[in-house]
Amino acid sequence: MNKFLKEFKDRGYFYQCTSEDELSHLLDKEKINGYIGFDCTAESLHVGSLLQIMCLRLLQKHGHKPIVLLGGGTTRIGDPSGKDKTRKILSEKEIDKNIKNIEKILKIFLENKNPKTKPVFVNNYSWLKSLNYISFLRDIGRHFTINKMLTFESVKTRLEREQSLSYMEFNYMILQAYDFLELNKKKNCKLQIGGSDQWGNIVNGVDLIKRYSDKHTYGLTTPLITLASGVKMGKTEAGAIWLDKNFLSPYDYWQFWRNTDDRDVVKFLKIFTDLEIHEIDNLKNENINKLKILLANKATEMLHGKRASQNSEEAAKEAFSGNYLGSNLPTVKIKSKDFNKHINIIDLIIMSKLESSKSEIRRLLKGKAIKVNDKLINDEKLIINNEQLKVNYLKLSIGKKRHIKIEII
RNA sequence: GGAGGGGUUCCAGAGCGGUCAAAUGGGGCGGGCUGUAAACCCGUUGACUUCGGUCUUCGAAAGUUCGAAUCUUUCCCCCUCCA
Repeated sequence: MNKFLKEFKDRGYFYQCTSEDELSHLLDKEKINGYIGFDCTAESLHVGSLLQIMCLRLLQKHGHKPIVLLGGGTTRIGDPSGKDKTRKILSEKEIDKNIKNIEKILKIFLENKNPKTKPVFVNNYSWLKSLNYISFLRDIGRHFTINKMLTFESVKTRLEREQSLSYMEFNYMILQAYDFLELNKKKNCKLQIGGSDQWGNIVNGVDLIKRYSDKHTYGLTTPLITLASGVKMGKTEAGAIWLDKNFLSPYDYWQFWRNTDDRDVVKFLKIFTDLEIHEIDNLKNENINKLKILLANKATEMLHGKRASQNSEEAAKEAFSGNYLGSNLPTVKIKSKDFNKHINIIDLIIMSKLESSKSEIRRLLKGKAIKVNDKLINDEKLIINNEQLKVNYLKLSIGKKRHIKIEII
């Protein structure tokens, strides 16, 4: 089997392929261009998209060229796959903003020096916006039969549940197929990778290209990653695990990986780090917590850089050892005039924005959850004054996992 | 077009004139055990509080009543069955 494909499988990226043997031969023979499309409905990417990003990196690693398609055009329509309702349609302005932000994130992950594997960024709006309806129907529409389109999962579920599917959304799959055709023509793109929910859309593209220009192209899908607990990757109660440091601090990102379920650690090392498979296999029997730290370090490093990753590890050590030195924890600054030499513990927590409800804070106090400089606080009337301050900061902890530094300026 | 059923706190789902800030389960949060894991056990889960209470919630609005999530009217939205 081709090396790229083998690693793709070994790492757990593989779900389905249109014609695996042919693709394997092609990849042995030449370096190809492969694309992944990103939806631009959100203002940033979260870990739910990380697997796709890792696929792009893997392409690069094996000397292939990744094409990143930003769905500026298709986002204006909304993909019905996996959704039982029409999505809210975003304004042009929002979409443009999202695209810029998403592109920025992707550039962090992709290698940019080697001209042969340097990523290409395209926005499908550039060709979709000027399509001529009549000629599109004649050239492209003729290759699609309604009979077949009705059999696709995304359409079927909507119809079965008698949930309306607008004509606009119904066209989504045609547009995505057309994207592939366009990239095939313009950029000689021969492979599309996507999540397993994209299978139908991808197959449509491969078919369209075959009919339209008699060329062979390939589709590859990745599985849906679920946590051992059964939850879909990327969403937690507290919110999405964003890849943008303005939405989620590197420390919290590091913590997300550090808190991985035991059962997922090795799997995640394979999927979400660059460590070679054999290295991971050798490490398998290491102490599980060491592996989690390794995972957190590698994952954070890839996104936020080595320094942020080290700082996060340091901060975590301090935060959890109860041995606080005051360096790297996420910091909330409070003006000394607001602090005014003394402040009630409840107000302090409100100011820190860790909690917004005083009732909740009272509950936490009763439940022995709040610590200042690692000392348990159980008096809700406690006044914090200069004596509690270490120099000009203090450590505030809520529960076992939330620790911040409050700095007085 | 005809006939019904329903919208309750994060979710599911009880309540059907006062004892309802609303059972129960899930989820979340906190504590215990441990390893910042899982499982398990305990507590908690509208806001504010001088801890006495006070205020805002049961699709929306208006009304009946000393008193409404519970009754009436109008409106909005869902679902099921028949044509």
